[in-house]
Amino acid sequence: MDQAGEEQPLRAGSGEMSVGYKLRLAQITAYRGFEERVTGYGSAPRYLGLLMIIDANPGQPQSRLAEAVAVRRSSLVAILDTLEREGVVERRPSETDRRSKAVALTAKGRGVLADLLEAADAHEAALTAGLTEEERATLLSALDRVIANMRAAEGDALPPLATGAASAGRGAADS
Amino acid sequence: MDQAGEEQPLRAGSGEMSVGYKLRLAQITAYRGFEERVTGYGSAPRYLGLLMIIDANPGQPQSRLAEAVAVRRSSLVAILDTLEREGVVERRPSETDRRSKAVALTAKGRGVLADLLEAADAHEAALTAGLTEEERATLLSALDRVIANMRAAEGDALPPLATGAASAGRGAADS
DNA sequence: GTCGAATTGTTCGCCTTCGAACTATATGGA
DNA sequence: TCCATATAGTTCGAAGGCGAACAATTCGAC
Repeated sequence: MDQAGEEQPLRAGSGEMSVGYKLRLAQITAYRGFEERVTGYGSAPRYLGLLMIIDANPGQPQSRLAEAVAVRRSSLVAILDTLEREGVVERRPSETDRRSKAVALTAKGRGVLADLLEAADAHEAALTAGLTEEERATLLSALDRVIANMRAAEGDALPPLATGAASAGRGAADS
Repeated sequence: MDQAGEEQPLRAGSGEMSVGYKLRLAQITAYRGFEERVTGYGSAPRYLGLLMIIDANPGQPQSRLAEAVAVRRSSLVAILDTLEREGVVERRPSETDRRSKAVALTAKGRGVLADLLEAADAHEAALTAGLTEEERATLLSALDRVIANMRAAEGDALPPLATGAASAGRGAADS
């Protein structure tokens, strides 16, 4: 097997076949790869997903943005502080609810986002190199399903066994 | 599209179709879901992947373990400190290299791992609910490809690191 | 109307990770 | 042999996310 001078990666045991396991490794390596690839844009690359959502849904309150990117409300405060300081995002008081603030991209923010999306395209190609178009499509829809499953179970208590989850896939099932 | 007052999740724009984007959301929600599901095992659930690797490859030095779980060497120190304090893992001096330590599971650690793998099975079912067996297989192999792609590109394109090394980087092309 | 409950953004303390040092050991060439 | 260099584990400070609070505001039941 392995005894010569090799640099072979370690294997996990039986559980290596699990989606949860590979999901974690893939995300960590992919995220790092993107941040290494893109430099010179401040902290925007790290929060590209957030910028995309803000761009597509301007004027949303912070709590909805936080939920959309799977980050806690409290965490989003510092993130928006930074992005605002960098001139990418702006917070304005909501006109209908004096508690909330309407978040939107600045003009500079839209430019930064355009650049980042371009870089993300290149990264995406590197990520999915070697996959057929069909495999890539299945990967995307399967990830959608996983996200929907977890979102559906989010509030629920702790049923030790996953029930049928028949109701799960609302919202983002197919294209 | 949507403008009535419902609670529909926010959409991202064009970039929503990217693997990198969905990968992140899926991993965050899945990871949280598992930690919510399993309680009473200390910090072991969070490091299940590490425990699996240690179990499958006993006696490895920390640096290889760190690479295997995509965590920095320095981060692994505190992790192993905790797991050792909880009696799940043990560090022993390597017999061949006095710099390194051989990491292995304790008897208790093997028991904990068995329990966690069972819980992970249930979580896996919840994660992949609604996927056909074929879709799940494609998801797994596609994630493998993504991991391999990122590992292959890891060393490349980063000049400001090791000087004359020239050793790393090569060799993770196929799988 | 009024008052309790829910929601929004925020602050604070804790924990985790990272990157840059540092020490001890190993390795390979002059 | 000697010494430059690489590697293993560790420490330390910085950065970021989380959960628990909290004031301001809105909503809802009465």
